[in-house]
Amino acid sequence: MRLLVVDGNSIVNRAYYGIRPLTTKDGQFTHAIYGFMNMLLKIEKDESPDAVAIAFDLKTPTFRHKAYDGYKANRKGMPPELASQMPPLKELLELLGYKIVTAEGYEADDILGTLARIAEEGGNECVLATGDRDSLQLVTDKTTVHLCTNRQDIRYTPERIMEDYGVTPRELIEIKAIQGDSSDNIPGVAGIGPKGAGDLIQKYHSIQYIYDNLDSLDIKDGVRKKLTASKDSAILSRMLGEIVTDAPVNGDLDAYRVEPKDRAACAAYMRKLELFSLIEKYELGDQPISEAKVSEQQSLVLEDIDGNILLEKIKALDKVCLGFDISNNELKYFAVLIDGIVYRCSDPEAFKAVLEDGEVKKLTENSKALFAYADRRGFEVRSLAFDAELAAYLLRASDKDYSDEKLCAVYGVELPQAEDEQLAPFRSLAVFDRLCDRLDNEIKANGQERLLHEIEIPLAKVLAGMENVGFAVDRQGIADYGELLSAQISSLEQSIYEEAGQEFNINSPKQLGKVLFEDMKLPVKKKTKSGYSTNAEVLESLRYDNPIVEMVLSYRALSKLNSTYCEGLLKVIGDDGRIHSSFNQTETRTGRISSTEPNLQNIPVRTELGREMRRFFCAREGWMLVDADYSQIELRVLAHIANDRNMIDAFKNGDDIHAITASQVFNMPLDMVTPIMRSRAKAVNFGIVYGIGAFSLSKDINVTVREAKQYIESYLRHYSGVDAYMQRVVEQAKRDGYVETMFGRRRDIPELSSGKFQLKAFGERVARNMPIQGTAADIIKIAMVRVDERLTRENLRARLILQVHDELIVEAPEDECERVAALLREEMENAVKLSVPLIADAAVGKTWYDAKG
DNA sequence: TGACTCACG
DNA sequence: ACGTACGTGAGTCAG
Repeated sequence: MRLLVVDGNSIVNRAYYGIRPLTTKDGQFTHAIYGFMNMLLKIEKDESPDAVAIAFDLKTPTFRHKAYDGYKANRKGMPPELASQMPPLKELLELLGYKIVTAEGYEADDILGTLARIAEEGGNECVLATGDRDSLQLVTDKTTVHLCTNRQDIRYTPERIMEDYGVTPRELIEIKAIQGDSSDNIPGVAGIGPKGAGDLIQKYHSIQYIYDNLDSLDIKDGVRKKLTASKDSAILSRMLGEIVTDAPVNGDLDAYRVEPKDRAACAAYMRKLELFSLIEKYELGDQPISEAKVSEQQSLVLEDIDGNILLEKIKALDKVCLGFDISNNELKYFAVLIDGIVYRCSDPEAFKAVLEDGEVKKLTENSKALFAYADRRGFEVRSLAFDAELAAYLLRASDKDYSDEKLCAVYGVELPQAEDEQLAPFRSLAVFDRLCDRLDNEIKANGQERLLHEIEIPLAKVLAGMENVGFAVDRQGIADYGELLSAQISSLEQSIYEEAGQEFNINSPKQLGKVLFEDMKLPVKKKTKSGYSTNAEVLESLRYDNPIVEMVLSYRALSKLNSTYCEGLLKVIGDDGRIHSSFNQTETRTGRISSTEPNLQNIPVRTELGREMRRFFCAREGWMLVDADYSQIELRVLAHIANDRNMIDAFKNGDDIHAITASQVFNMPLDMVTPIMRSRAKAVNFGIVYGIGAFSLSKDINVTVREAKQYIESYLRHYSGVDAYMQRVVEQAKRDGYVETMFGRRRDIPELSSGKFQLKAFGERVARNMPIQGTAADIIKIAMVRVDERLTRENLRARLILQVHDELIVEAPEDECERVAALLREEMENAVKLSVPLIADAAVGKTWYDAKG
């Protein structure tokens, strides 16, 4: 038989530190559990064991602590965020039928050693799964170690150990006795490290032999001296480093066979931990939500119904839960929940009547699709009172999946059983009223009602309109520009091959790296996980080393333009000659909207060559584009929420904030500020918004870290309100676990309670940035809703067609342009009252290129 | 699928 | 002692 013994403590540590924090909606951390289960599944798949034992430490001190007081003295205790995951992890493992093994006074690796010995003595095979190389000493012909590392797992046999270390498994103990291990407080021999220890043991095999023959060994005097000085320590270390194999554990290996699990209980527990993907991986997706309530669970009732009869029923109500299936702009059906019965109807007229009826509130999800459907048919959706997806997004902006099934699971709403597959799409509608209730309660508890009802739901309608209208483009112009680029790309390609003396795929960073840094021997500036970095920053610095570098840079720039923009955009032009991007309202963690298929929020502008693309985005015949953007909205928001006197005055006094900042930071009159000083001040302004570090700032503006640090300090001295705010917001985030915008938009930051330094630092930057970026996002959303309302109310034909974070684009008939430009500025500037003025600039042009500034 | 690169605010 | 600014989406390569 083949026994797998898992070092539970070691694996759970890897899981905890290896993946980013995850929490349930109640704040229980679960990432270590999640990571552990995934690793366990993979190990079982790779090793196909007949039985599995999972070993954990017991807290009581081991005999080794008694033998040597310092042992593990500096090993930190488990962080609370990990400790809190241990009991649920063990419970889950037991539910799944695994045997957990512990022994009073012994650690997990002692249990590994013991079970491996017992297995072998009975003529069995044993696999030890761990993330800790200490256990490699246990490898024999019958015992292998499955080592889990950050990259790939490695299976250690005696041969593999010989390959990697040049010694036998047992000799690893000898090496460790010399080199020591600070994390285990094994002192070793002072002054001899892994290399020296390895050499000695390869030659002499044991420290016993070394000390017995110390005078006659062929080694340097220095080494001999160190060995002599640390003799006691080495012998003690030899003892400490050997894993014991006599822990008191059950030696009947059959007892470790995995027992049949209670599938319903497992599924329920995974749901409680919100580890939904585990349910799929353990194939428990068929289990009902709650075992206890299966019997009392009402089964789903679905009835097809005539449109007019349904309308009669609905008229008597003040609200309904509304489900629908619209594809290819056709209504397949709509369905409403009335008194626990789901009524399905495919009459588009009835659908229209329900949507238009202002007396009946509609609770739904994906309201954008409803608005889009109605917009295309020229009628209004009235009284759309609740959108579950938008509500869920406001509650947990970092989630990825807001499907109703998922929401029911997260918010504890039981789905009814569906007897056959046809009923499945209606399961969630049958309980949709309860789901909306729970979501609504949380929205209220968070104070997010206005955010939902006055910003997000109205915005869904605006976005639907923008998607429907689309952005006209000059198809021929793009195609011609693509041809032009292609020709230049081919010519560059030839020159690059010539310069390199070989043909290769310039688009492959791997091949390019080999050519530049191995074949052509250019200096390596930076490495990535998988090889040499060849990014623009690196190439920029090599520009004058070899002419090929410049060519590669041009090649990259042209290929990007051609493949992403020319070829990419040509693929998505609609039959009407316009591009209909999708605007996603529940994607970003900060509250911004995102744009896909295509992304119209990253059309080039920074280089002249790229900016040319914008000439192909144009207004239809007889119409113009009106483009308005906010000036420095994020800094203005910062000035307001930090309530920084100096920054507020700066915005009140002038319009060049970067120059003003420069004069403050460098302490000189405004008219003495040089362009260099201004641009450095600008970089600091940006950096502050992002949560700044001196290192990155120094790289950005090409000064020493020291200077960058001085700039930041000087900045924070002058803008002391900003300084205080930044400290306050991080403290508050650590206390509450989230940050929020002026309008109550939230972002949870579980990273702040991570034990990992980098993650925590990241969490702090997020805490500083999100309220700023998010408030700016709230403001432009408010402006969009108001602009759209005014265009309608004033009977203008002009329509919003695009938003790019701080910029709005409206397509307007020529004779409406001036009015629209004024309207845009007015609504953008007055969307919200801050302690500094909000400024928006508008311009008109036939194309995006012409209309932008 | 993940890594890398690069386009935008 | 460690890596190095916030938020996105798309094309390409390679396993």
